[in-house]
Amino acid sequence: MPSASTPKPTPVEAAEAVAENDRSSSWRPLTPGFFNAPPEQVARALLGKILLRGPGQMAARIVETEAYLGEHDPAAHAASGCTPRNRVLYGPPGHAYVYSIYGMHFCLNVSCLPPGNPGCVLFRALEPLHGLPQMRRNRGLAAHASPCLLASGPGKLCQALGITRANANGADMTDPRSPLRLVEDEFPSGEVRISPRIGIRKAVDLPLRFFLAGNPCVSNRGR
DNA sequence: ATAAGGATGACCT
DNA sequence: GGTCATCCTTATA
Repeated sequence: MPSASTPKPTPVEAAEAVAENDRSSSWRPLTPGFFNAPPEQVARALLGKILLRGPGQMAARIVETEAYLGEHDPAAHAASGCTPRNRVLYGPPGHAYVYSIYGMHFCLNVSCLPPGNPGCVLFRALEPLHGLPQMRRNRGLAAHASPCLLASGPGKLCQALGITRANANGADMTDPRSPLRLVEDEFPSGEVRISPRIGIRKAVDLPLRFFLAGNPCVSNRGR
């Protein structure tokens, strides 16, 4: 623990300290109770939190999310009930739901609400904090590529963190031993802005996208 | 603006 | 079994 006279580390320094000292257990994981709530509430609360990807200890701040409300949300994968693809949405809250889209990308979600209630939150953009060289390699980008090119989109962030359906679907994101974890951060989230969701064709008017205003890593130039 | 790309589920036979 | 429309995108021009 830092002494009282030590300045509070920046989030980047904190993330690096975790990675280098493997003191990740000192990061307070988000609890299952955090996710046992309506998706729009969880989506808003996830902004500013940190996603840890191990092994390799990549870390990134959540800057953009979307809520999907379950079977009564026409734009949700659960709109037509439980299928082999979306069944983790029907399990306990706080678990990763990964699906493939457009044949070449994956998207990462986290389940919300109690078992049987398939709400979820889609991760749309991250601000990379640690492990940028590995993210660049995963994305096939040059060593000097801007950090905000790495994870500013739902497909990009999965590629940057090496997330696939095979290696991450169903992972418990509240378990400290999970390769995909969500942890608290005291860093102030800044102003939250809300808009309709992106890339959907149904329920296009619902204000269920949440992002940090002015953050350069938000997708689509923060439209 | 739009092409690429493949998994998925709905809906047949 | 099979076929087909759909899809919460990205990288090009």
